[in-house]
Amino acid sequence: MSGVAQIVISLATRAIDAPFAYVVPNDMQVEIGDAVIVELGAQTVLGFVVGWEKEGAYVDAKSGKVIDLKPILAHIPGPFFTSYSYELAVWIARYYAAPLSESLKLFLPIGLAVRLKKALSNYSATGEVKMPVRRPRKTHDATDNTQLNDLHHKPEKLTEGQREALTAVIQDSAPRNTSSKPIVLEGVTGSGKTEVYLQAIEAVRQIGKTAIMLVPEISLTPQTVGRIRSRFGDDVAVLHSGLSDGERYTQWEKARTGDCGVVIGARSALFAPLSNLGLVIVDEEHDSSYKQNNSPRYHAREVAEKLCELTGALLVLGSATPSMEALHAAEIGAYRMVKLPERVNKHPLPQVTLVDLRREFTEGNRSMFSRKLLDALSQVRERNEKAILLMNRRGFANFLLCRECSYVPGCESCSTSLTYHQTQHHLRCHQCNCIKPVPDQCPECQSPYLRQFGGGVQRVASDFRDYFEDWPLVRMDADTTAEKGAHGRLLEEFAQHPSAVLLGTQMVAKGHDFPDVTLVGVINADVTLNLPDFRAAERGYQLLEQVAGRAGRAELPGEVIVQTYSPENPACRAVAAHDSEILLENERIMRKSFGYPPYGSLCNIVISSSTEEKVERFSARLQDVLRKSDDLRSVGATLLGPAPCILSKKSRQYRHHILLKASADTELGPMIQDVLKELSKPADVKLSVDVNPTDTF
DNA sequence: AGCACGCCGACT
DNA sequence: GTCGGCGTGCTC
Repeated sequence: MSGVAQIVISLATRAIDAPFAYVVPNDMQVEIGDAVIVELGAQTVLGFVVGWEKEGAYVDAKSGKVIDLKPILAHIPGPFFTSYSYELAVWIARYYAAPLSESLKLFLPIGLAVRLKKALSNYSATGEVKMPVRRPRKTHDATDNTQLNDLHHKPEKLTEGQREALTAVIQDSAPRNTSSKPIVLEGVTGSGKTEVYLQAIEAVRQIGKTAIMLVPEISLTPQTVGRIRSRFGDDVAVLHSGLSDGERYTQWEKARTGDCGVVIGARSALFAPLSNLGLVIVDEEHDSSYKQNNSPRYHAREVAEKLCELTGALLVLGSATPSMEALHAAEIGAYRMVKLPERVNKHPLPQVTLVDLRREFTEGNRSMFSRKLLDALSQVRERNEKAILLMNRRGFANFLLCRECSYVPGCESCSTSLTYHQTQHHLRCHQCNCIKPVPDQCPECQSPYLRQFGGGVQRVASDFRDYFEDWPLVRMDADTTAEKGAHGRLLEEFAQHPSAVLLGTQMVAKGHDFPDVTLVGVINADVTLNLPDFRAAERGYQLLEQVAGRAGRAELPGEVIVQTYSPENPACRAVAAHDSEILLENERIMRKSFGYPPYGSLCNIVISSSTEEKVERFSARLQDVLRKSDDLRSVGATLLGPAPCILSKKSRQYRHHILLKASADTELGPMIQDVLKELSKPADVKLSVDVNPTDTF
């Protein structure tokens, strides 16, 4: 195709929010989805072909002037994205107020952006484009951690509930039914949601359509991957963090060429280049890993909904503890609710007991283990079974405090206290990861009495040994799983022991299914429930319910003990009764009164820089232009701040933020995008726009 | 994003 | 005088 191409310039800026026109030289074969090298002002930059300009002279939309177009300098054949990609990229950029080039990059397989950049610098140096083409490997690839034994996992016989749920899904994903509502599949832990997903995917494949299934990153253990592979064989591409760039590219190509019709992976699998999409499943829909923490700060649930709208595919959101967003959408009729209230094996959910730690303390127990939990652990030990212990805080002690002058060792780069790690005997910052030696006396007043406060998972591991000298204990947290593949290895280790304890942070709650776990203990429920964030209670409840669901999944009955200083907390009461309504009742009132989601929309804008003055100066300018925006004014948006963030300094960057609130139906992103487009930003000030934030730290 | 331009206060 | 920081506007 020759003529004039529309090129999205690959620069991470909000100032350029539409494609630019470039002439295609006569001897160049350019297609939509290809990468090109073009001149922009004085720079030579990468771009992507997204469309064609109409015949005739190119006239600038704003000034009405005829513009001399520059030619495309070089061409790198793709295609790097498919038909609906660009439309979805434009939506993401606008909805989340992100640079267009960044949202388009989501559709490139990991590693490709880097190789294109290399091709660009190579072009600048030599005037030639050298783009090594990676040949997709055809044979069984290295993504398979488990051997494919041809004992193929057969579809399981469904319970009546599962069958009903499956029927609901299949009906809605039938051909020509392109206007079906997203389905929320609310199923208690052990209700067999996964089997429903797998059979729904099979049904979709039978009518020649393709499917994407998203799972939280942590769930992509060899166990899960093995199960999926044995079910779908070569028809599935699995995208997980253990893959090298080359392996990931191979999986991507499999999807693009139609060599497979099912893609399973973490949130980025949403952008896999499948054609003829029929079904998108978001498993554990409430999971916080579906929100991307860098630009574009999208939420996979929201993007999945848009993707399904564009392609006519059906969206299924599954969870034992659906997000308030999903529940609210179902309440107002935008989503359809399908419930699986029973476990596959008909066993009741495990009995949950709350232990009041205040009482333990007043009755003289200074240990992290209540008598009740110790007793239950001893019984598990005697019966030669397994237990899971949750302590949702890393390290040994949360912070040190001088008992004479109240000095707390803090991080120099961040506004946080340092956490004591006993294993390496050092202090560590959990924001920037820096390490400091442990002072043997107070640096302020030289007192020798620096006391440790707030126990973490290492402390629990250490105390555990006081009671159970030689019971195998597997510790799983960010520190023990830093290495690639360590997560799966630790789970494997836990599986190997006939009797053992798995202790860890929130990652012990997901991504595995051990039938012989009969006890789940939560060392301190308050850690998650008391964070200074509007979603703390919801998240805390979801975590507790999820970890509770790990107990008694097979024939043996399960027991759950939740230790807390506030047993009256709605999240604790809800878990104890296995009744989310206890929590939701409270949360609805709180969210409504503050205008928080799902009853209002939020946008959190964080301004950061190396000096506080620069942050303050730019924040003030930003506040001013936001105040003056007619769009924001007309929807009655309120503006809070600028004020220092809860985390006011991180990695030597000072951070302030502005919080915008509006009614639930307001899309704040596009309005903010328009404001930011007109506002120039100094290079040394960073701006992060978070539309529908999941937290406001 | 990167770059050019124009405005101001400040200081060898 | 002119240097440099800062805000503004522009790139097909």
